[in-house]
Amino acid sequence: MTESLDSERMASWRAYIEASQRLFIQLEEDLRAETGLTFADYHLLVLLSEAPGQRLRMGELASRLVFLPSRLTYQISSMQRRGLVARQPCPEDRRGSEAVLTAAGLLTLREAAPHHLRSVRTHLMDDLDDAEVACLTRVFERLGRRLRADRDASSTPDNK
Amino acid sequence: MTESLDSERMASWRAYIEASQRLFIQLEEDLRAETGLTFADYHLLVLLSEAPGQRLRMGELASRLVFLPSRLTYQISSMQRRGLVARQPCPEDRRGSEAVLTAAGLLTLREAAPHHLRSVRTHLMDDLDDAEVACLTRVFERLGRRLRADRDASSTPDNK
DNA sequence: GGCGCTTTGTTGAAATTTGAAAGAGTGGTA
DNA sequence: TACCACTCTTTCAAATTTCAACAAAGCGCC
Repeated sequence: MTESLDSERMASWRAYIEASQRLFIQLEEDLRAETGLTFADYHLLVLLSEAPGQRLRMGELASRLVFLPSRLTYQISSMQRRGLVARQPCPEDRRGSEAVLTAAGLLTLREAAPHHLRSVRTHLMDDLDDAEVACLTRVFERLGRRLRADRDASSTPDNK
Repeated sequence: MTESLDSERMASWRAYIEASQRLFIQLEEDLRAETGLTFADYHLLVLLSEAPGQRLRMGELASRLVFLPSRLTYQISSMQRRGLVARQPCPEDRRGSEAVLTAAGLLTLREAAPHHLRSVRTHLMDDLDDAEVACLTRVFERLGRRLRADRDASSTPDNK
Protein backbone atom coordinates (compact mmCIF):
# COMPACT_ATOMS: atom_id res chain seq x y z
CA MET A 1 0.00 0.00 0.00
CA THR A 2 3.00 2.25 0.43
CA GLU A 3 4.29 4.00 -2.66
CA SER A 4 7.90 3.13 -2.15
CA LEU A 5 10.13 0.25 -3.06
CA ASP A 6 11.90 -1.64 -0.35
CA SER A 7 15.56 -0.78 -0.41
CA GLU A 8 16.50 -4.14 -1.87
CA ARG A 9 14.38 -3.50 -4.92
CA MET A 10 15.40 0.09 -5.11
CA ALA A 11 19.04 -0.91 -5.29
CA SER A 12 18.25 -3.48 -7.91
CA TRP A 13 16.37 -0.97 -9.98
CA ARG A 14 19.16 1.57 -9.83
CA ALA A 15 21.83 -0.92 -10.73
CA TYR A 16 19.77 -2.18 -13.64
CA ILE A 17 19.07 1.19 -15.13
CA GLU A 18 22.54 2.61 -14.83
CA ALA A 19 24.32 -0.46 -16.11
CA SER A 20 21.90 -0.81 -18.99
CA GLN A 21 22.43 2.75 -20.03
CA ARG A 22 26.18 2.31 -19.95
CA LEU A 23 25.96 -0.95 -21.81
CA PHE A 24 23.84 0.46 -24.62
CA ILE A 25 26.16 3.40 -25.02
CA GLN A 26 29.22 1.16 -25.06
CA LEU A 27 27.76 -1.22 -27.61
CA GLU A 28 26.71 1.65 -29.83
CA GLU A 29 30.18 3.11 -29.63
CA ASP A 30 31.85 -0.19 -30.51
CA LEU A 31 29.50 -0.84 -33.37
CA ARG A 32 30.02 2.59 -34.81
CA ALA A 33 33.79 2.38 -34.52
CA GLU A 34 34.06 -1.07 -36.06
CA THR A 35 31.39 -0.98 -38.72
CA GLY A 36 30.07 2.55 -39.13
CA LEU A 37 26.59 1.37 -38.24
CA THR A 38 24.27 2.69 -35.60
CA PHE A 39 22.63 0.34 -33.19
CA ALA A 40 19.32 1.09 -34.87
CA ASP A 41 20.85 0.40 -38.30
CA TYR A 42 22.09 -2.94 -37.13
CA HIS A 43 18.92 -3.97 -35.40
CA LEU A 44 16.87 -3.02 -38.42
CA LEU A 45 19.13 -5.04 -40.72
CA VAL A 46 18.75 -8.06 -38.46
CA LEU A 47 14.97 -7.81 -38.48
CA LEU A 48 14.81 -7.53 -42.25
CA SER A 49 17.27 -10.35 -42.79
CA GLU A 50 15.08 -12.67 -40.75
CA ALA A 51 11.79 -11.66 -42.33
CA PRO A 52 10.27 -13.76 -45.12
CA GLY A 53 11.27 -12.14 -48.40
CA GLN A 54 13.66 -10.02 -46.37
CA ARG A 55 11.01 -7.33 -46.28
CA LEU A 56 8.71 -5.82 -43.69
CA ARG A 57 5.91 -3.29 -43.57
CA MET A 58 6.87 0.04 -42.07
CA GLY A 59 4.42 -0.33 -39.24
CA GLU A 60 5.62 -3.78 -38.31
CA LEU A 61 9.21 -2.61 -38.35
CA ALA A 62 8.40 0.42 -36.23
CA SER A 63 6.66 -1.64 -33.62
CA ARG A 64 9.48 -4.17 -33.38
CA LEU A 65 12.12 -1.47 -33.13
CA VAL A 66 9.97 0.40 -30.61
CA PHE A 67 10.21 3.46 -32.87
CA LEU A 68 7.68 6.20 -33.49
CA PRO A 69 6.45 6.00 -37.08
CA SER A 70 8.05 9.25 -38.13
CA ARG A 71 11.33 8.14 -36.69
CA LEU A 72 11.24 5.01 -38.76
CA THR A 73 10.52 7.02 -41.89
CA TYR A 74 13.64 9.04 -41.22
CA GLN A 75 15.70 5.97 -40.36
CA ILE A 76 14.71 4.15 -43.54
CA SER A 77 15.38 7.21 -45.67
CA SER A 78 18.84 7.40 -44.23
CA MET A 79 19.56 3.74 -44.84
CA GLN A 80 18.11 4.02 -48.30
CA ARG A 81 20.56 6.80 -49.10
CA ARG A 82 23.34 4.53 -47.94
CA GLY A 83 22.03 1.70 -50.11
CA LEU A 84 21.31 -0.68 -47.24
CA VAL A 85 17.58 -0.99 -47.83
CA ALA A 86 15.06 -0.11 -50.52
CA ARG A 87 11.53 1.15 -50.13
CA GLN A 88 8.75 -0.47 -52.14
CA PRO A 89 5.04 0.21 -52.31
CA CYS A 90 3.04 -2.56 -50.72
CA PRO A 91 1.01 -4.65 -53.20
CA GLU A 92 -1.83 -5.64 -50.85
CA ASP A 93 -2.42 -2.24 -49.35
CA ARG A 94 -1.65 0.79 -51.37
CA ARG A 95 -1.40 3.03 -48.34
CA GLY A 96 1.55 1.10 -47.10
CA SER A 97 5.13 0.58 -48.05
CA GLU A 98 7.67 -2.00 -47.18
CA ALA A 99 11.36 -1.87 -46.50
CA VAL A 100 13.42 -4.44 -48.36
CA LEU A 101 16.93 -5.56 -47.59
CA THR A 102 19.36 -4.93 -50.44
CA ALA A 103 22.29 -7.14 -51.33
CA ALA A 104 24.58 -4.46 -49.98
CA GLY A 105 22.57 -4.36 -46.79
CA LEU A 106 22.88 -8.09 -46.30
CA LEU A 107 26.58 -7.95 -46.94
CA THR A 108 27.00 -5.12 -44.49
CA LEU A 109 25.10 -7.06 -41.87
CA ARG A 110 27.19 -10.19 -42.43
CA GLU A 111 30.31 -8.16 -41.98
CA ALA A 112 29.08 -6.33 -38.91
CA ALA A 113 27.56 -9.25 -37.04
CA PRO A 114 30.76 -10.87 -35.77
CA HIS A 115 32.02 -7.57 -34.41
CA HIS A 116 28.77 -6.78 -32.70
CA LEU A 117 28.36 -10.24 -31.24
CA ARG A 118 31.87 -10.07 -29.91
CA SER A 119 31.00 -6.79 -28.20
CA VAL A 120 27.92 -8.29 -26.65
CA ARG A 121 29.95 -11.20 -25.41
CA THR A 122 32.82 -9.25 -23.97
CA HIS A 123 30.73 -6.53 -22.37
CA LEU A 124 27.92 -8.68 -21.07
CA MET A 125 27.59 -12.35 -21.73
CA ASP A 126 31.04 -13.64 -20.87
CA ASP A 127 30.56 -12.48 -17.33
CA LEU A 128 27.31 -14.33 -16.77
CA ASP A 129 27.02 -17.89 -15.59
CA ASP A 130 24.31 -20.16 -16.92
CA ALA A 131 21.97 -19.56 -14.02
CA GLU A 132 22.20 -15.83 -14.54
CA VAL A 133 21.52 -16.15 -18.23
CA ALA A 134 18.48 -18.26 -17.46
CA CYS A 135 17.26 -15.72 -14.95
CA LEU A 136 17.64 -12.80 -17.35
CA THR A 137 15.85 -14.68 -20.08
CA ARG A 138 12.95 -15.55 -17.84
CA VAL A 139 12.62 -12.06 -16.39
CA PHE A 140 12.91 -10.12 -19.60
CA GLU A 141 10.82 -12.39 -21.78
CA ARG A 142 8.05 -12.11 -19.25
CA LEU A 143 8.50 -8.35 -19.02
CA GLY A 144 8.54 -7.87 -22.77
CA ARG A 145 5.42 -9.97 -23.19
CA ARG A 146 3.62 -7.94 -20.59
CA LEU A 147 4.67 -4.57 -21.93
CA ARG A 148 3.68 -5.53 -25.45
CA ALA A 149 0.31 -6.65 -24.17
CA ASP A 150 -0.18 -3.44 -22.18
CA ARG A 151 0.56 -1.35 -25.19
CA ASP A 152 -1.78 -3.29 -27.45
CA ALA A 153 -4.51 -3.00 -24.86
CA SER A 154 -4.11 0.73 -24.44
CA SER A 155 -4.19 1.38 -28.18
CA THR A 156 -7.34 -0.68 -28.64
CA PRO A 157 -10.36 1.65 -28.51
CA ASP A 158 -12.35 -0.65 -26.22
CA ASN A 159 -11.07 1.02 -23.08
CA LYS A 160 -14.62 1.90 -22.12
CA MET B 1 36.87 -18.86 -30.20
CA THR B 2 33.84 -18.56 -32.43
CA GLU B 3 32.35 -15.08 -32.85
CA SER B 4 28.78 -16.10 -32.14
CA LEU B 5 26.63 -16.48 -29.07
CA ASP B 6 25.02 -19.80 -28.33
CA SER B 7 21.31 -19.57 -28.97
CA GLU B 8 20.51 -19.55 -25.30
CA ARG B 9 22.50 -16.40 -24.75
CA MET B 10 21.31 -14.88 -27.97
CA ALA B 11 17.71 -15.27 -26.85
CA SER B 12 18.55 -13.84 -23.49
CA TRP B 13 20.22 -10.86 -25.06
CA ARG B 14 17.33 -10.15 -27.37
CA ALA B 15 14.75 -10.41 -24.64
CA TYR B 16 16.77 -8.12 -22.43
CA ILE B 17 17.24 -5.43 -24.97
CA GLU B 18 13.72 -5.32 -26.28
CA ALA B 19 12.06 -5.41 -22.90
CA SER B 20 14.41 -2.78 -21.55
CA GLN B 21 13.66 -0.47 -24.40
CA ARG B 22 9.93 -0.87 -23.92
CA LEU B 23 10.27 -0.42 -20.19
CA PHE B 24 12.22 2.80 -20.46
CA ILE B 25 9.74 4.20 -22.95
CA GLN B 26 6.81 3.21 -20.78
CA LEU B 27 8.29 4.73 -17.65
CA GLU B 28 9.11 7.92 -19.47
CA GLU B 29 5.58 8.13 -20.77
CA ASP B 30 4.05 7.59 -17.33
CA LEU B 31 6.34 10.11 -15.72
CA ARG B 32 5.61 12.72 -18.30
CA ALA B 33 1.87 12.20 -18.10
CA GLU B 34 1.73 12.27 -14.30
CA THR B 35 4.32 14.88 -13.46
CA GLY B 36 5.43 16.68 -16.61
CA LEU B 37 8.99 15.57 -15.98
CA THR B 38 11.32 13.77 -18.29
CA PHE B 39 13.13 10.72 -17.12
CA ALA B 40 16.35 12.72 -17.27
CA ASP B 41 14.77 15.54 -15.27
CA TYR B 42 13.72 13.12 -12.59
CA HIS B 43 17.01 11.28 -12.42
CA LEU B 44 18.90 14.53 -12.18
CA LEU B 45 16.67 15.77 -9.36
CA VAL B 46 17.27 12.53 -7.47
CA LEU B 47 21.02 12.83 -7.82
CA LEU B 48 21.05 16.43 -6.62
CA SER B 49 18.72 15.71 -3.73
CA GLU B 50 21.08 13.03 -2.47
CA ALA B 51 24.27 15.02 -2.90
CA PRO B 52 25.82 16.85 0.06
CA GLY B 53 24.63 20.45 -0.09
CA GLN B 54 22.20 19.28 -2.78
CA ARG B 55 24.69 20.37 -5.37
CA LEU B 56 27.01 18.67 -7.83
CA ARG B 57 29.67 19.68 -10.31
CA MET B 58 28.60 19.52 -13.93
CA GLY B 59 31.17 16.90 -14.76
CA GLU B 60 30.15 14.66 -11.90
CA LEU B 61 26.52 14.96 -12.85
CA ALA B 62 27.25 14.22 -16.49
CA SER B 63 29.17 11.10 -15.65
CA ARG B 64 26.47 9.78 -13.33
CA LEU B 65 23.71 10.46 -15.83
CA VAL B 66 25.85 8.98 -18.60
CA PHE B 67 25.40 12.22 -20.54
CA LEU B 68 27.77 13.97 -22.90
CA PRO B 69 28.89 17.29 -21.38
CA SER B 70 27.06 19.42 -23.91
CA ARG B 71 23.90 17.47 -23.34
CA LEU B 72 24.09 18.20 -19.65
CA THR B 73 24.62 21.90 -20.34
CA TYR B 74 21.42 21.89 -22.35
CA GLN B 75 19.55 19.83 -19.76
CA ILE B 76 20.54 22.10 -16.90
CA SER B 77 19.65 25.22 -18.88
CA SER B 78 16.23 23.80 -19.50
CA MET B 79 15.68 22.90 -15.85
CA GLN B 80 17.01 26.28 -14.82
CA ARG B 81 14.40 27.97 -16.98
CA ARG B 82 11.75 25.90 -15.24
CA GLY B 83 13.16 26.86 -11.85
CA LEU B 84 14.08 23.33 -10.78
CA VAL B 85 17.81 23.95 -10.41
CA ALA B 86 20.19 26.87 -10.26
CA ARG B 87 23.66 27.16 -11.69
CA GLN B 88 26.46 28.53 -9.52
CA PRO B 89 30.14 29.12 -10.18
CA CYS B 90 32.30 26.67 -8.33
CA PRO B 91 34.35 28.21 -5.49
CA GLU B 92 37.30 25.78 -5.58
CA ASP B 93 37.79 25.76 -9.31
CA ARG B 94 36.82 28.80 -11.26
CA ARG B 95 36.57 26.87 -14.50
CA GLY B 96 33.72 24.83 -13.15
CA SER B 97 30.16 25.36 -12.18
CA GLU B 98 27.76 23.42 -10.06
CA ALA B 99 24.09 22.68 -10.31
CA VAL B 100 22.10 23.30 -7.15
CA LEU B 101 18.68 21.98 -6.32
CA THR B 102 16.15 24.74 -5.68
CA ALA B 103 13.28 24.58 -3.21
CA ALA B 104 10.90 24.26 -6.12
CA GLY B 105 13.01 21.45 -7.52
CA LEU B 106 12.91 19.55 -4.27
CA LEU B 107 9.18 20.02 -4.00
CA THR B 108 8.70 18.82 -7.56
CA LEU B 109 10.77 15.75 -6.84
CA ARG B 110 8.83 14.97 -3.67
CA GLU B 111 5.62 15.16 -5.61
CA ALA B 112 6.85 13.11 -8.53
CA ALA B 113 8.58 10.35 -6.62
CA PRO B 114 5.52 8.38 -5.50
CA HIS B 115 4.15 8.34 -9.02
CA HIS B 116 7.37 7.22 -10.51
CA LEU B 117 8.02 4.58 -7.92
CA ARG B 118 4.56 3.22 -8.47
CA SER B 119 5.32 2.95 -12.18
CA VAL B 120 8.52 1.11 -11.50
CA ARG B 121 6.68 -1.26 -9.22
CA THR B 122 3.76 -1.98 -11.49
CA HIS B 123 5.76 -2.29 -14.67
CA LEU B 124 8.72 -4.18 -13.30
CA MET B 125 9.20 -4.99 -9.66
CA ASP B 126 5.86 -6.44 -8.70
CA ASP B 127 6.39 -9.22 -11.16
CA LEU B 128 9.74 -10.29 -9.77
CA ASP B 129 10.25 -12.74 -6.96
CA ASP B 130 13.04 -12.27 -4.44
CA ALA B 131 15.43 -14.60 -6.20
CA GLU B 132 15.00 -12.68 -9.42
CA VAL B 133 15.59 -9.37 -7.71
CA ALA B 134 18.75 -10.76 -6.16
CA CYS B 135 19.92 -12.02 -9.53
CA LEU B 136 19.31 -8.70 -11.27
CA THR B 137 21.10 -6.83 -8.54
CA ARG B 138 24.10 -9.08 -8.69
CA VAL B 139 24.33 -9.06 -12.48
CA PHE B 140 23.83 -5.35 -13.02
CA GLU B 141 25.94 -4.12 -10.16
CA ARG B 142 28.78 -6.22 -11.48
CA LEU B 143 28.15 -5.01 -15.01
CA GLY B 144 27.97 -1.36 -14.00
CA ARG B 145 31.16 -1.64 -12.02
CA ARG B 146 32.96 -3.17 -14.95
CA LEU B 147 31.69 -0.69 -17.50
CA ARG B 148 32.62 2.24 -15.30
CA ALA B 149 36.09 0.81 -14.89
CA ASP B 150 36.46 0.22 -18.63
CA ARG B 151 35.51 3.78 -19.36
CA ASP B 152 37.89 5.20 -16.79
CA ALA B 153 40.67 3.06 -18.16
CA SER B 154 40.08 4.10 -21.76
CA SER B 155 40.03 7.78 -20.94
CA THR B 156 43.32 7.54 -19.08
CA PRO B 157 46.14 8.45 -21.46
CA ASP B 158 48.35 5.56 -20.37
CA ASN B 159 47.01 3.20 -23.02
CA LYS B 160 50.50 2.83 -24.43
C1' DG C 1 56.45 35.20 -14.48
C1' DG C 2 55.82 32.87 -18.73
C1' DC C 3 55.08 28.63 -21.60
C1' DG C 4 52.89 24.55 -23.03
C1' DC C 5 49.47 21.04 -21.84
C1' DT C 6 45.39 19.38 -19.66
C1' DT C 7 40.81 19.91 -17.63
C1' DT C 8 35.91 22.20 -17.44
C1' DG C 9 32.21 23.66 -19.36
C1' DT C 10 29.95 26.24 -23.09
C1' DT C 11 28.65 27.38 -27.89
C1' DG C 12 26.93 26.87 -32.64
C1' DA C 13 25.89 24.05 -36.46
C1' DA C 14 24.36 19.65 -38.04
C1' DA C 15 21.90 15.38 -37.23
C1' DT C 16 18.27 13.06 -34.99
C1' DT C 17 13.86 12.54 -32.53
C1' DT C 18 9.33 13.99 -31.33
C1' DG C 19 4.57 15.50 -32.03
C1' DA C 20 0.91 17.34 -34.63
C1' DA C 21 -1.31 17.45 -38.93
C1' DA C 22 -1.87 16.13 -43.65
C1' DG C 23 -2.40 12.79 -47.71
C1' DA C 24 -3.92 8.71 -49.49
C1' DG C 25 -6.47 4.34 -48.99
C1' DT C 26 -9.53 1.00 -46.90
C1' DG C 27 -13.92 -0.70 -45.39
C1' DG C 28 -18.42 -0.54 -43.80
C1' DT C 29 -22.86 1.06 -44.53
C1' DA C 30 -26.61 3.89 -45.98
C1' DT D 1 -22.59 5.65 -55.18
C1' DA D 2 -21.39 8.61 -51.36
C1' DC D 3 -20.07 9.19 -46.95
C1' DC D 4 -17.70 8.43 -42.61
C1' DA D 5 -14.46 6.67 -39.52
C1' DC D 6 -10.28 4.63 -39.31
C1' DT D 7 -5.40 3.05 -40.71
C1' DC D 8 -0.75 3.62 -42.74
C1' DT D 9 2.84 6.51 -43.74
C1' DT D 10 4.93 10.80 -44.63
C1' DT D 11 5.82 15.74 -43.86
C1' DC D 12 7.03 19.81 -41.31
C1' DA D 13 8.34 22.43 -37.38
C1' DA D 14 10.07 22.31 -32.81
C1' DA D 15 12.85 20.11 -29.32
C1' DT D 16 16.74 17.45 -28.30
C1' DT D 17 21.29 15.34 -28.98
C1' DT D 18 25.71 15.03 -31.03
C1' DC D 19 30.01 16.77 -32.63
C1' DA D 20 33.66 19.82 -33.33
C1' DA D 21 35.67 24.02 -31.88
C1' DC D 22 36.46 27.35 -28.29
C1' DA D 23 37.28 30.19 -23.96
C1' DA D 24 38.81 30.19 -19.43
C1' DA D 25 41.30 28.25 -15.72
C1' DG D 26 44.48 25.13 -13.51
C1' DC D 27 49.14 22.86 -13.36
C1' DG D 28 53.80 21.76 -13.84
C1' DC D 29 58.17 23.28 -15.22
C1' DC D 30 61.80 26.20 -17.03
